[in-house]
Amino acid sequence: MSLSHAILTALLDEDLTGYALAKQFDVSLGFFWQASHQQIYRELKGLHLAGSVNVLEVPQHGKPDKRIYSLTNQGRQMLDSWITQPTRHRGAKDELFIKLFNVGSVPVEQVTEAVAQRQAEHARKLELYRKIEARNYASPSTLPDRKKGVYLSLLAGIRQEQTALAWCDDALDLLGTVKA
Amino acid sequence: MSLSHAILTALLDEDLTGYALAKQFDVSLGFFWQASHQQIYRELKGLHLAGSVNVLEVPQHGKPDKRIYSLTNQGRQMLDSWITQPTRHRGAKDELFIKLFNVGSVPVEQVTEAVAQRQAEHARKLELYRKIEARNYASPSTLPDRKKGVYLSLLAGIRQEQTALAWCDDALDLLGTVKA
DNA sequence: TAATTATATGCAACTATTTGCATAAAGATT
DNA sequence: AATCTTTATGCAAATAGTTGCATATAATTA
Repeated sequence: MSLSHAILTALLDEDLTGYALAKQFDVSLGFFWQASHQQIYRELKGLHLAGSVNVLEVPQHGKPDKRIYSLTNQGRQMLDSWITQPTRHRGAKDELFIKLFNVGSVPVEQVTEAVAQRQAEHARKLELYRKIEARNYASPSTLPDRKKGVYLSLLAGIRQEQTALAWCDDALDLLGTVKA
Repeated sequence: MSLSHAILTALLDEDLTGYALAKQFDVSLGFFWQASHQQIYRELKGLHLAGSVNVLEVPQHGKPDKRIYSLTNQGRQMLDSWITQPTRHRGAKDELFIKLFNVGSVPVEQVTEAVAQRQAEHARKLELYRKIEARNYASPSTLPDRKKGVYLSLLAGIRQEQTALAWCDDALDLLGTVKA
């Protein structure tokens, strides 16, 4: 959909290699937009061809040469005009809900098990987000403008996980009343 | 990922045409798993070839013949074994968060506008879910087992929208403190 | 009466995403 | 000494999803 804009956004604050970008996507940005390194390398090639990013090749011994990407003015303009476009989003595709629609037709323990596993995932994620919050956003009222959006994203993540966790509790309760 | 299982699940309670399936996906199931009619027709063809569904052709005058699909035993077994497999889910891809990461580098009004629009969407969805809740799930404690999973999905939807709405309020507040 | 919506199916082309593989060395751990 | 993780890049194939088009009639709404 718009991996290119996600990449350009990540390059706003620092120049990065494809590898480093992939790591960024595994944390922060990637909480809301995941991408594999294969996708990122492919996209970077396209962005370079289109003149939205510059490359600085840094020779290395043994490993492949490092390719450090940076935003060009054109890339910056691309973000500026994209920001005014309608905001697209694809709802999550989540097999858990399809499984829930099967309750009453399949053994309920299997669905219960799936919800319990999801609950553990949410708990793990919430803990991670909380750690990031404590480390970087202890006093949100004094945040510089440049950080406010990132903080709001984190806040959205935290609340989503809290809501999901509470729902898992209630779901497990109700699933407990289903006859096997 | 698993459109096939979503389709088989929709066929658990009633036999449906591709067209009717597409409509189901626009409501209920589709709140958590959206699919276009083109995708559904393509998938149904595959499921039929694989023997997971039967087709009953009903000739019509003028319109193309109706093709009513129903689950086969094999299709049922497919669901039974799928339910024990790990639950996969792809996180939402949402440009709104990428836009938030741009705050401080692009005009903030554009991001504020995007959040406000999202807020309206969430409000609309919540209202819709609430209507369905009032119509079909007024007393969740007396629900038959077969409906409990569907109800839990709806409950998840309602809470997600509530959380998102509240977050939009706070986001608009904080974005209001950003210098243009 | 004209236009729109609902019914009903589907192909073709394109874009996006995932999965599996491949290379190659440095550094850390067991 | 052997194994595992990290760094660093990328191709190829398969699967999934979107967009544009095409057909054809009945019923509803303006």
